[in-house]
Amino acid sequence: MTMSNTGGRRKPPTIHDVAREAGVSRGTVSRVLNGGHYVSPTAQEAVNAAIRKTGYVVNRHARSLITGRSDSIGFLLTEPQERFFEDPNFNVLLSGCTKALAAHDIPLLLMLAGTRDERRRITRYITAGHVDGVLLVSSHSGDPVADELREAGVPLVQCGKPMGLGSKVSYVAADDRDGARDMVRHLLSLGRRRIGVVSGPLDTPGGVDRLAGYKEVLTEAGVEIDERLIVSGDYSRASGEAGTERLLAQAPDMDALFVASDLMAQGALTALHRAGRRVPEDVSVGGFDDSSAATEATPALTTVRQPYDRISAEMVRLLLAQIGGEDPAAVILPTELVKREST
Amino acid sequence: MTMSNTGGRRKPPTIHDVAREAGVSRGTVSRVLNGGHYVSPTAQEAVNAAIRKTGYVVNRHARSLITGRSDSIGFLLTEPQERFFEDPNFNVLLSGCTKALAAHDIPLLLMLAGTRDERRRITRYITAGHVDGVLLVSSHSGDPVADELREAGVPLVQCGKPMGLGSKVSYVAADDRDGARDMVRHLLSLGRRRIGVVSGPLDTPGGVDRLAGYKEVLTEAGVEIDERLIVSGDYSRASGEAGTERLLAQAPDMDALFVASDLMAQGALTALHRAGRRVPEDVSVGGFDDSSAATEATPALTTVRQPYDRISAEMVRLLLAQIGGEDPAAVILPTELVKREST
DNA sequence: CATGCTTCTGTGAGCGTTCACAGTAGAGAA
DNA sequence: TTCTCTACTGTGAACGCTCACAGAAGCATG
Repeated sequence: MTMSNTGGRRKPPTIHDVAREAGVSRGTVSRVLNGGHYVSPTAQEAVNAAIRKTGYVVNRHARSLITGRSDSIGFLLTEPQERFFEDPNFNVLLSGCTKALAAHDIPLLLMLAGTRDERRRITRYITAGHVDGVLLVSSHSGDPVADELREAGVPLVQCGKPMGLGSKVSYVAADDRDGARDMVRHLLSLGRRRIGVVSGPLDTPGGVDRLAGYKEVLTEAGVEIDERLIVSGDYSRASGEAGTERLLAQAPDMDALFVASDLMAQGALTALHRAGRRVPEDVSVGGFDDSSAATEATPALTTVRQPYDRISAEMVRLLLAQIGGEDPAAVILPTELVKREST
Repeated sequence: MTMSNTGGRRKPPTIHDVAREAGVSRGTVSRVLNGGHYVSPTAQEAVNAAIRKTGYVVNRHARSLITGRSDSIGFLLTEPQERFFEDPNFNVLLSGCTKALAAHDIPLLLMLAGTRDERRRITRYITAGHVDGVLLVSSHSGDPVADELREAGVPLVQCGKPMGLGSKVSYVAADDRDGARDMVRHLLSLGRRRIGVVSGPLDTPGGVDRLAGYKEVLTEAGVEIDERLIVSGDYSRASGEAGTERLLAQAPDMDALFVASDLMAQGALTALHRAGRRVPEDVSVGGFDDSSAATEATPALTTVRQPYDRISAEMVRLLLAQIGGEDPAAVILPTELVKREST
């Protein structure tokens, strides 16, 4: 990347130009820019007018050089990228975080670290201080990138409960266990008793908690827990399809199915359809997430809504707080049962 | 955002530290960093060793301050965000651009400009020089943001052919017309003659070109063009469903259907299924894009693949060239017919 | 009148780079 | 020898901002 571009942008006004225009000093303009304390109303007014007139916008590089912060944050995905492509939730999360940050005038840098090399490069980039903090999406058990960043003292907020239960980890998650409980109670209320489950990966807290909620409600209701009704997948559509086939083979009398993600539920629907089971007449199906996959499925999926808009907002709030010096914190948000055609 | 964070990152080494370590001057280190011309092999070696030893990473803010460029680029989406959520192609494009830029060590800033306010804020941000260039995704007819940026002399590359055919516009697009031709020829080769089409929006070049390809092939083949077999949608799933219903009402003898996007084709499948038409036995269905929607559909969609990986790579190449002072250019990439179960 | 306090303002220094320039050393040509 | 040319290296200035500090002005208190 060499300089010069055909369009010929002319150089923008500096804080000096604004100061001259307003008849004050650089320092005063800077104070107005950063909160405006200890500035007389007169000066305040003059500076604002000058800013409008000159079209001044602060040079963030110059600011960052002296403050030592970049006023930008990274959105880091350490999953293999296929998941990113497939799962509609990422979009919602990503866009939610982008907008929440935009409200603070903080740009979001997208960082995809699927391969080993990319991970190294990005870790280096982050620890070099090129971003002030990181929003991390990773359902991995023990994510080495996360550990490395934490060790380097980089403010970090994770989406979803992380595995290693270190208390110094900030994260935001939906109440997986409670959501699962709601869903299974709902299935029970429909008179179903042979309820199968395709859980998430059991090396992630999310996967574990949803399965725990399932077992808990069945036990409470006095329904026997049958291991033949339990399989686990990896949240992908394909694994939902395969898992459901296994369940149908192991427990042909299954009359309901709780699938731990909408994407897997889509796969489940395909498998049930192929096996000639009608949904919801023969088998009631419940998903998890309330992603766009839920409404696109036929029949539309009853599911557990994760409040992604609130999750992204909380992630940003927590991260900014942490950058501001506060201690890491965890936030668990309530889920909501959304009833549609599949139950 | 105030300073200080609990973790306490210690301040990173500067170019000065490296220079001292290597026993050379700042200037020499800088030269090594930027290409290494006019540096003796001895010094080169010493500097590289010092960089490794100190773990030095260049401070991009200081560099940007003096060079005037930010070494970062913006990925701008001016569509309403629902499209972003729904369309799997965006993910592929976004991730492709991110990786192509990563190869040049250039971070990507995600910018979502759905609302009027966001558009203003982002335009301001960009024209202030906080990014060196913009990758724009917008199928809008005449995008006001694009015009404004171009006027301000901001290097810009658009995805998809823009409407106003100004020659100073850089863009990368798939060969829509040719892709459509391939698909319709394929349908004809199956013996189908009553071929319906759900086109894209006709105020976009992409929509127009795909329809043109359709008409062209039919005319060549001596098949009469029946206006009752032509409707248009907006690339959304819902519009595909509605359009297909209209076609079925207007032309019940339709035996094939060319849908201008996979997402709309999913909707078409739903409508056909509801009408009791079997796919592909009664009606052959062809889509466009080869997005993940194509393989997820049942039956899997025959479609026209847009080479999204190459598109994103070309967009980045063109943008960097433009930043380097070259003139805007257009690139049209070939499509490929992918045959699956729906035809 | 001096003193202190509060509110406000201007000034110089410096953040970590790159860039232009000056300068050195060595090789080859006149 | 002396000059020129090439290959390389060091140095000061500047980029645009924030921060610490010094100082001014106004007002109350001793």
